[in-house]
Amino acid sequence: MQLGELEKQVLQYFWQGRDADAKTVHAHFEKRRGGTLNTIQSTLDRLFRKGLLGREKQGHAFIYRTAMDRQAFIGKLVEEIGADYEADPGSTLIAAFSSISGKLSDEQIAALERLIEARREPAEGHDT
Amino acid sequence: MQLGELEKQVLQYFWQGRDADAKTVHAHFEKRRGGTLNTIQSTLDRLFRKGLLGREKQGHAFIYRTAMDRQAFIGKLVEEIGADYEADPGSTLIAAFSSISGKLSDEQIAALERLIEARREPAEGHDT
DNA sequence: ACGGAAAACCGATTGACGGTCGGTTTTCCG
DNA sequence: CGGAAAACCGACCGTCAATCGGTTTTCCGT
Repeated sequence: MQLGELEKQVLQYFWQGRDADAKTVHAHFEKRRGGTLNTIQSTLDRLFRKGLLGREKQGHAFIYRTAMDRQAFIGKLVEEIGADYEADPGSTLIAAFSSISGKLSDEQIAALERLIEARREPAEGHDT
Repeated sequence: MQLGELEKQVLQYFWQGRDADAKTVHAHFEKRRGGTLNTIQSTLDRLFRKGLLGREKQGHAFIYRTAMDRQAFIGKLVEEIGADYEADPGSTLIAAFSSISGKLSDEQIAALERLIEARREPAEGHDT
C-alpha cells in the first residue's frame, strides 16, 4: 500500500486524534501547505476507498475517522514488505530488528522482550 | 524506496546468488515474462543508480552484483516506514512484531529472543 | 415546499516514475 | 581496424497522486 505525501499527512492528522470533515482538515492543512478544499476532499475520498479511513454522513458533510490505527497499519506495511521480497515472517522481523536495534532505548528493548515472552507462552494464563 | 515489479524480481534474482551481466539476466527472465534485453539493461541501470546493485566492467559488459543483501534492504525499508509515519523505532518494531508474531515458529521466536538478549548485554561475551 | 448554500462528485490536467523498446554511439576483441 | 556486442539515449505508454474548475446533489432554514 503505497501512499502519496498528502495522503500520509492526512492519515497522520487523523491518528493525532480527532474525527473531522473535509472543511476542518482543509483548515488545518491550508496554513502549512496550501491547496484547495477540493484537493483535500479527493484525498479523503481516496483514503476512504483504500480502506484507511471510515466516514459517516452528518448533515451535509462526511465525518471521516481512522479505520485502522497507526500500529496496525505499520504492521501491515511491514508484512507487505516481507511478502514483496519473499522473506519469511521470521527473517522479516530479524531484518527489522537488526536494522533498528541500535536506536532502541533499554526501556523499548524491555517492552519488546515482554511482548515476545507473552507470545512464547500463550497457554500460561497469568494475565488477560 | 519503492521499487517496480521488475526491479523487485531482478533484485531477488541477484539475492539468489550469482553475479551476472544483462544478457544472462535477460536469458533468465525472457522465459517467464518476455521483454527485450534493453528492458533488462535499463532496469539494471536503474537499480545501480539507486545503489541496490554494484557493477564492474568485464570485457564489453557490466557484471552486476548485489550491493546490499536482502536482510539489510528489508531492514532499511522497515526503517523508512517508521520514518514515513513518524513512528519512533520502538513502536515500529512493536507494530511489526504484533502484526507478524502469529506467523512465527517457536524456533524463529527463540532466534528473535537471542538477538534481543545479545543486544541487551553487548558487554557480556558468552557467545558470538 | 423551496431556494440557496454547502458539500459531494466528475472530469481534465500535470508531474513522477517504472516498463518498454528502437535507434545510435561507444567499446573492445580478434 | 572493422565488426559485433553492449551501453546509452530518447521517446512513449500506463499508472497513480495531486490539483482544481465546474456541475450536481443534498440538506437546512425559513
